[in-house]
Amino acid sequence: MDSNSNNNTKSIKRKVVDQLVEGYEFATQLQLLLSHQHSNHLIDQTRLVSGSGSPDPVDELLAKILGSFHKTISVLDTFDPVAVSVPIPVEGSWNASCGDDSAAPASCNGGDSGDSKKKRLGVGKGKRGCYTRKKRSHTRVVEARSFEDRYAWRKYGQKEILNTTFPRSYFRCTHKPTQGCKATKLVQKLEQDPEMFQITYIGYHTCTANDQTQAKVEPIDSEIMMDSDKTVAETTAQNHVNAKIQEQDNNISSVTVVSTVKEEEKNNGDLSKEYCEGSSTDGDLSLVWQDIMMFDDHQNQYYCGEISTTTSHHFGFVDNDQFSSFFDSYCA
DNA sequence: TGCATTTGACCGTA
DNA sequence: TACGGTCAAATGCA
Repeated sequence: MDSNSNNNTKSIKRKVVDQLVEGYEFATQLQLLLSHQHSNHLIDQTRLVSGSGSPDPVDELLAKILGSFHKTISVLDTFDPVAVSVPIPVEGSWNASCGDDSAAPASCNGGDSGDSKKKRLGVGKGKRGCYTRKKRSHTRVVEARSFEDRYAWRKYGQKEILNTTFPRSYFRCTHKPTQGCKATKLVQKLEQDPEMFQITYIGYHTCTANDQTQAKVEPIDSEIMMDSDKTVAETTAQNHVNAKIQEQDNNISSVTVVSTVKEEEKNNGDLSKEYCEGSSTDGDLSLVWQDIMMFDDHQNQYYCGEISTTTSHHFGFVDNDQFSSFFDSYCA
């Protein structure tokens, strides 16, 4: 009985954390987007009023939102570190450790990393290909005159594709071995215009990229986390925003966002199963999330209450203990 | 010598 | 079963 309840509690906490992290990510993206727009609109004013140093109220607000998410996640971590098995994202990056490509090939080779020099044949079976193919999640397709961008990519394959003139090249983030960054991209010349490349970005950068400082503010890589709660239109619209931003960076002539909601729904379905060992449903999660908003570190209190999808909020306050009880009450 | 690229084999998915 | 994605040994290059 108690163990079931505990499992259920952990399951819900975990889901809440996921939602918090996601919210954090969305807020980050909003910040990036706004800063991008503001930099265009305000650049002249900034030049004129250089040295004024007054913070942008939008940035200020976003900073508060992000801070709240971060604190909330951190506090939850102290409640149940197991539940917060996902890393708290750095600004502009979020590692989708939730599910789809968690089966890292590195672990497959973990045992033989010492004697990596093996003959190709004979040893191959059971070793090579010991990986889980990534789902085509978080993909966006762009066309550009150059497939280079601000990131460091390492080519790991090239393949002739059926009914295409040019081979497809496969790139992964250079930081994959060191930081486990899972961003990859596929590059293929366009049939109709060989000077153009069709670039398919898969996933997003999770590398902190100390040596590529722009990574943290790269909008395209703070990729939208699509989930089953989102409509295709929402997801597509968000991807358009990101893709458009990259368009400016990369001389991209056109943007085609490929929606992979189907894949995501499948993934999330699995994830939901994995996370939801108890009887909680997505509806429960939604309810929990709607009731947990932010943590005020000045008052050491959570802002709790209802939030609608419109703009009306009804907040109450609880302290840490109440918050913990609040969780438990959902699992009773 | 170390890192990046090439290339054929292997495996998962449709 | 075909195709596409990934692995990893071989090779190239600075």
